[in-house]
Amino acid sequence: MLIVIDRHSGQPVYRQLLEQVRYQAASGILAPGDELPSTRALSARLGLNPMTVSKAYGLLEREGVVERRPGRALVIKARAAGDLEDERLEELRKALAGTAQTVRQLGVSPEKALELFADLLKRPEESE
Amino acid sequence: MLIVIDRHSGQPVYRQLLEQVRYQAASGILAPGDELPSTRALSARLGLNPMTVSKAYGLLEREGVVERRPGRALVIKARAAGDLEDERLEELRKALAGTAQTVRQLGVSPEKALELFADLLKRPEESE
DNA sequence: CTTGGTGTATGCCTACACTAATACACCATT
DNA sequence: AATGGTGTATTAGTGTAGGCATACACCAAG
Repeated sequence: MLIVIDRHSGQPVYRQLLEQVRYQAASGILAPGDELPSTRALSARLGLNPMTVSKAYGLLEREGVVERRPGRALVIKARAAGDLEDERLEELRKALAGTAQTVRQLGVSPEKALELFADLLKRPEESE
Repeated sequence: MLIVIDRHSGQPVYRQLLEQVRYQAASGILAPGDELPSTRALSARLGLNPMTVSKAYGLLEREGVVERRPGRALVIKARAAGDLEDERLEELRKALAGTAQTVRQLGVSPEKALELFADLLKRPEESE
């Protein structure tokens, strides 16, 4: 499992970890049933405290991305197709609602905003 | 001028102020030439420190929303149509780029994201 | 030039988020 | 039950952003 932590990105470490695992699970890089490294193993590899990893893992479990098996490593949760779709869309909705408000506050026309958004969605390089 | 500050919203006060003035200027509620209350007057009315108001005013000036007249009150800046458009769009672009990244991380299809976004832009009630 | 207004630079204080150290509870395996 | 693994509750340390008090520089009007 490839995880890259950038301590100077301004983003909290636990969130970087969370997002990378979530993305990899969503995109299929991590398949259902795949095991995640233990908190200690991963924290050692990344030079972090186990608690920081645990925080990310705990949130991933709450999101339903991962399944807890007491005494054993976490695994990517198997799920009926579209099972998580609802939660994903809900999270997406929150993000978009905030952005929509920004659009209004800036006094930008919805059309222009949509156009720009469509544009950005096409260009993956636009990451931070 | 109607400004409402919610200290429990989690949003910084100076930012609430900034956004409300910016929105009112963009939407025409505040017309070019309209004067803003002095930092002391507004801070007294809202129960804030003048510095907090000044912070918002300073940012508004940098954005070009407002014009400074030394010794006198700030005024909403007159401008050629679309004069501020560039900076606005730049700010919008930043917001949208972040959201676009979220879309990718969630593994949601661009089409669905756009659809949802268009939906949210139509409903003003979706504010906080 | 004095007065009463303007905005704000500087520095401090507080609250909060993030990270980490420690210590604990749990489980699988032997 | 002993052991070596798991995750994490609790607590403490650290950095930073937001807000405020103070004090200053400036200007218009008298």
